[in-house]
Amino acid sequence: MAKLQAIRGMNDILPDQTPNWQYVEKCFQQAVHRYGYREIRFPILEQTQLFKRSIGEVTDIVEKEMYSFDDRNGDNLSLRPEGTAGCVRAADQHGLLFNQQQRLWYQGPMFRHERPQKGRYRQFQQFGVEAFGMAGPDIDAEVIQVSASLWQDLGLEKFLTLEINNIGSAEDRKRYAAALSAFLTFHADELDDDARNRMHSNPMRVLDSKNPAVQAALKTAPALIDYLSDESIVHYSDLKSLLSQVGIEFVESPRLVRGLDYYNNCVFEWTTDSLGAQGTVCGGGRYDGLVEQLGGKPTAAAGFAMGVERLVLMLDSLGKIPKATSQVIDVYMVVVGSELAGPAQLLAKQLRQQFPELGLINHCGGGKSSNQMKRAFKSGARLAIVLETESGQPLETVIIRHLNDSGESVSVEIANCGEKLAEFLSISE
RNA sequence: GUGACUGUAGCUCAGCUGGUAGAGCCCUGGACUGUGACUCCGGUGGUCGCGGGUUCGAACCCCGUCAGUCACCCCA
Repeated sequence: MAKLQAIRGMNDILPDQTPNWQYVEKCFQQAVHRYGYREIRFPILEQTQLFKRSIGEVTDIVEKEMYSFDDRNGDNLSLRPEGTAGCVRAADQHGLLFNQQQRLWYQGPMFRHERPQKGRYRQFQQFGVEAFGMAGPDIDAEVIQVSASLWQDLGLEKFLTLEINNIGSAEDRKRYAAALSAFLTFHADELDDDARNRMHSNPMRVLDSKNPAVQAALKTAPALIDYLSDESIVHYSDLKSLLSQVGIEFVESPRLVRGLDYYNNCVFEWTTDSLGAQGTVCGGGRYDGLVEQLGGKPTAAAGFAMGVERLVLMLDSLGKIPKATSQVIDVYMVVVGSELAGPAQLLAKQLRQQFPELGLINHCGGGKSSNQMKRAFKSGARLAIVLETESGQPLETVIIRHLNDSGESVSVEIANCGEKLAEFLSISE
């Protein structure tokens, strides 16, 4: 029978890697905490309809990347491909949005059926923040600052570029899309298949094309900026001013168009060139229409999401993960002779109760003392406690040995073991 | 979904134009040792991703399939 293996694009994260993840998670939680954001948790499964109505029917995510299926009741469900839709649904369902301001964050796995490659997986982890009930550019600036402050903590600020753009209101874009669509239709013979397919369904996505021929054809295309409302323009320039005042550098990318339909006005991405083709580490913007679109009251909103795999990858390749992040064990207990198993476990239990923070491995499986010592060194523990007696004699003393170059060791009575341990490790009860 | 490259012991890889598999590391037993590291001796471990085909014979050739990597695409 063939060996079972993980589903394509869904990775196992092994003990060697988890400390890196814990480090990033800790930094993120500190960053959002500094800005007063509170955690929200919501399901991985939702009605498929939720994602269709929020992300958009004609987006790639909904059209060909969702894990959707009928459950036993015949309801059509989907694994969440992103977090914002579920967050809005949960917050609105429980009355967190009406006439209120909310600063929320979440973290968890998302699912998209794409071809895996570096920095892109079918199950991937996102951190996100969502701010509700604040319509001004100040909250846009704050949300961007949350991310910027995390880059600073992680030491990534020099490797990331902030790109921003103003994609206008839904009405602005509707008028623009009509004009662009007309232009593209007129120049259809200069476009590739991909662009031709989109010129009616989602013409703005054509602007993103990396095909030089398509980009050449777009040279004389109508520009979104000429279709923006005054309100939108003022909001955007106020945001730029705020960013400048807090010292956040940015570049304006007129071609930055997000792939999810719910965005409006200011959108942004943090990108890097140290990750290969998947250069976007974090993306977000305003989505003032989404709450209403999902059946709630009109609610201003802004947020972002970042890909944890990409962050870990980046930190790893840049050597930015502190060595001390992996949690090391403090003590390894060497037990010579099976008759000492009982006394060893009792002593270990007492020490763990006495020092709740202590990490102690009790050797299991027997074996010669020299082999057990080998394991003690390999475990990374700072101290070894050696339990050994003349055969038949009761255990009265143990040896505590430093597992460093000094190799210094002392013999202590069992009753004093904890005291000596605390002294050597400089810990308290 | 498209394309290119890759798939041999737990890990990193060798294996000449086809003749039924090797190294280093790891692990493990022993010797030595000031209860680990160095050195020496021994050992476990692979139906060569999987399935077909060509051949007297395939890890090596052909087809298919699965998986990995990278790019397109897409986005976090």
